[in-house]
Amino acid sequence: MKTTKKLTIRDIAQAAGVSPATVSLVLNGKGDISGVTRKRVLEAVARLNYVPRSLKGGNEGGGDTLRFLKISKHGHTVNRDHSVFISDYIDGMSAEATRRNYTLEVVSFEGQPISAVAESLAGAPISGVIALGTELTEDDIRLIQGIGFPTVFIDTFYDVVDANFVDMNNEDAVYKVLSRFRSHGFERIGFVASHVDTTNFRLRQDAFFKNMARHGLKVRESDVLSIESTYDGAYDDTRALLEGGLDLADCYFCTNDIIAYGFMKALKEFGVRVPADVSIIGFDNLPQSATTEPSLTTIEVSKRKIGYLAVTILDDIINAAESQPSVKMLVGADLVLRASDGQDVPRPMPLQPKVRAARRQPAE
Amino acid sequence: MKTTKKLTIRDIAQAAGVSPATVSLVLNGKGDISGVTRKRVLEAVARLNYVPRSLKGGNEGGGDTLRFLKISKHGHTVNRDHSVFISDYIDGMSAEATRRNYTLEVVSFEGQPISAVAESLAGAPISGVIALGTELTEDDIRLIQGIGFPTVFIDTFYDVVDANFVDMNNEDAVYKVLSRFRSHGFERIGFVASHVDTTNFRLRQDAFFKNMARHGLKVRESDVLSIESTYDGAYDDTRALLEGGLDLADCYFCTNDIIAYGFMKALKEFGVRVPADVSIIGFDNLPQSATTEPSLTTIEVSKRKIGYLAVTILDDIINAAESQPSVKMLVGADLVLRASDGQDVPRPMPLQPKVRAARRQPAE
DNA sequence: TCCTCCCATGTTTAGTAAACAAGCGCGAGC
DNA sequence: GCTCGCGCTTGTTTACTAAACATGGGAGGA
Repeated sequence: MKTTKKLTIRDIAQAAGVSPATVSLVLNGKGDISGVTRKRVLEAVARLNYVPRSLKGGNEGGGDTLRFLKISKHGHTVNRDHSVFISDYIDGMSAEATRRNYTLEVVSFEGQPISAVAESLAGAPISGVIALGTELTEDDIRLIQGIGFPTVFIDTFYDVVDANFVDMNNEDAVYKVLSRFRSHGFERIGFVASHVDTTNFRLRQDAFFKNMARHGLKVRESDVLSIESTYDGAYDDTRALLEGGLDLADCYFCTNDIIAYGFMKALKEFGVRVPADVSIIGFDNLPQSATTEPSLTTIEVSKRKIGYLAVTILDDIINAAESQPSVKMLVGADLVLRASDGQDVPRPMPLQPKVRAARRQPAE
Repeated sequence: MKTTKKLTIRDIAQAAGVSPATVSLVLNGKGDISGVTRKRVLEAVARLNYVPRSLKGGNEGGGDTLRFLKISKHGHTVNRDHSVFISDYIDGMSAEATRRNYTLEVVSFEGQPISAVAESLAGAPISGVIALGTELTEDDIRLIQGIGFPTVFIDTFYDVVDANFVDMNNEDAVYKVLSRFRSHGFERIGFVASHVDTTNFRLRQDAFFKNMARHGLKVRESDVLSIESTYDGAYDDTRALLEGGLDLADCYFCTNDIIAYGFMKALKEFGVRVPADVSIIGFDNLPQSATTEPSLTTIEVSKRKIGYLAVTILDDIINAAESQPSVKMLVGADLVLRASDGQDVPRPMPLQPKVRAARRQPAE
């Protein structure tokens, strides 16, 4: 994507709806800029493919650029429903990149072939790449890796591919979910998978089977559902299953929150009470999970931590004198207890009911 | 001075020509507020006698108020010519007060009896007092001290009065001046005193005689002049002396810069060249000293340091469990070498010719 | 071709708009 | 007459920007 004239900070400012000063501060990781505003600026930078003037020769130490490739091949998972955790990834990366004197630029690819992504990297004035691997295959990863830049992939994981990954620990997460269900005494534990095939979804499903065996539990084939991974799609598919006479399990682990939302809505409409009749746990802890009826118990993995670790690993690779062995890192999960799995945990009433959105992020 | 209606931060903001947010930040010692702006706000606070709402009951630990009494009994020395170092005192106090979680309020008294000053203190919701003692007598100090608040006096010094003082070290200063003159080989060293009687002026004169004796030099009675301490007054008085056939000494130490400015102007008009015919050194290092013709060699005592130490001592007194013995502190002087005393000292060219005015003051 | 000047681009500081919090005063209801 | 609730006023805080400043590049002139 080329522009006919040279872009300046003022163009980015206009595109992002902020001042040139704000753009400068965001690009340099300075000032008190909210996450919302910083995201807007970085999105504009990516959209317009702005390249700062200061990219002249690799200068020692600080001031280098890392490029985050936000790759949405088909949009079945990387879409507006997930923009929240894209933002969280960027927050984690941005903060750590700034701390290490990198500029983080964000480039989005939607519906484009991976060859176009690879092409965009050739000769780019950057030091390293962090790629969102949610919808990437092994071949995609090898192609991007092959360009030659130090690269880290996040939100995906291939243990036989010679590349660097930072992902959530699906194993740990699923184990926690099943343990929770077991603590309720449930025997028939169901799994709601996604039609869409992503590595994490597959890892999650594999982990489900593995850990059910670990808990000494059999999985009924009919208890493993596969539905569309958009809200409407999940709702529609669940209704169809219910109308077709689905024999409900005691509880279901949904492979992500969006699916859980659609799933619960269809259940409720069918007269199935959550969690009285069937217990539900999701994955991702989207903000909406706190406000669904009932509120959703869900797995949270800190995407800021993933972003932070991605930059950390990438920086090490960039600064390494010689070729480094691949690094694969998994970040542990937390189970956020709410209402949908059955047993409310009393939470202390917060002293300040309202908290200002987008608080200043800690400097370190 | 009373107002008919309750003052708010918005009134102070209007008076100071800033926003209410700025006033709030200044009063709470927060934000990046330039020295210039902070002074404007504090002067408006003093002028309008604004009392913050939050003065309700002495709260433990931080958030107490210190009151700076800017007392100008007759204005012969505490006047607009000296507003610069009043600001410096306030800067030093303000910075340290903020660091120790005090609010520093400034109250001006011009031409009012000390009884009015004392009266204003009775029952005031403050923790301690710092008083500008330039024009105060011993009795004045005993009266203010007698109100009962922990009190520190600055810019004056009485060694037999049971009170706390932070002043410049006149002895040290005068010794440095005389040493400088002696390094030029001068034998007849004159002193230009002020008609006005302040403690520091008297201390300076006493130090002059004492240190002349210390250097083994006699003082000719005719070499000690006494003139008005305003610019015009010093000029007029000096002209009168010259027209009356003054036998000039080799050099003169002027008791303050204003006097030095008027003195030099009259000398120049009379055809006496400074420093070729007579060498001059002043006291105070007012900003104008750098731009007079010739630029004035002068004594500088850090008034920020005095302000800082005043708050430090006052805080110690406030927090002391029992009555403390009086503290008297003298701050050393520096001689700022310029042209008026004869021997130019080459100064290195600054790397940055222009510096933004009122840079952010260091946090610590 | 080189040098100087001007303009454009990026940076930084300090001040504020606006959102928010807290407190006070007034009015209504019991 | 007292208490409670609501609305308004006052003070606070955050994050964004105006404007001053710095730097670099380009154009024009010598």
